[in-house]
Amino acid sequence: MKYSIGEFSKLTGLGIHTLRYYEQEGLIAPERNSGNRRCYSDNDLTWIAFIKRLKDTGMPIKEIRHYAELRADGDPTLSERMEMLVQHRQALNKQITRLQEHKIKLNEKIEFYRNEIERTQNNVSS
Amino acid sequence: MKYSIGEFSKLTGLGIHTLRYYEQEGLIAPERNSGNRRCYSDNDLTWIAFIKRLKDTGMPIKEIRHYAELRADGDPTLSERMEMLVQHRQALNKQITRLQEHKIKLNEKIEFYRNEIERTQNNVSS
DNA sequence: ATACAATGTAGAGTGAACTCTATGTCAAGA
DNA sequence: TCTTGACATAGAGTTCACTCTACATTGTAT
Repeated sequence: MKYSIGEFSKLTGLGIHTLRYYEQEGLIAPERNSGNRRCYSDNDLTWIAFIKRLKDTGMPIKEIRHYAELRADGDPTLSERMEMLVQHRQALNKQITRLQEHKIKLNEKIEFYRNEIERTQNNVSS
Repeated sequence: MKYSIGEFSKLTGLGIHTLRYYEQEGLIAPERNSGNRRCYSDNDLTWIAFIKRLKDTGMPIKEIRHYAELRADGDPTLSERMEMLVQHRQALNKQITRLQEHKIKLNEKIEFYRNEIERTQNNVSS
């Protein structure tokens, strides 16, 4: 299937301005039809899904562009791309670990608040 | 103990510009000494540590400011602050879940690459 | 007393990632 | 034919979170 930018925007949830911006930044290169209109494919759809994943895990646009450039060069860049993803996985693992530590501390803080609130309420009623 | 902004910057790892910026944004309000110099306390130190935690888990500065304002109002705002933290914990849990999903997908992708690389290498040598 | 390093304020500049505006083109329906 | 709506480009504007600059003042070492 082929999609206009409007359709593709709805499918991806990305806003047509953002899609054009991503194209300008070299993240995606949709084909054009006779009238120079962007013509997105199902392949573009899965690619955008992966871009969103990379973004959501904190990869900056410049780095995603680099990945996109390698991708456009096909098989010869397979191992370099894998290397990028392995590096990124490591960063992601660190990020998850850090958030889990934060979660523990936040739970402690909330427990502390629970006790404080009880204490102040006791003071009021005594 | 009391710290000058330079000392405090080293203790927190935050840069004196950033510390002044945080003050301007209402995140922290250090005392001033006779000569109008900022005079950070150990209390400020633990507070900055908590701010860093909130930031690192994605809370925007505006929201941290709100928390700081409540904090400055003392005990009457305890439950409201706890409510904020409970909300934030929920967001954090979602974030962790999301990242773990991303991690799984990334692992799959890396596995896919491993196979692709092996395939292309076989093609070359055959 | 003097030099100089640290600090103060006010405001400008930066980089990332959008988001919007102005203006023009083009295909399809009334 | 005319109008309307989706699309095109180029470039400006926005938001966030710093980060830096210019210039004045203060604390400290010699």
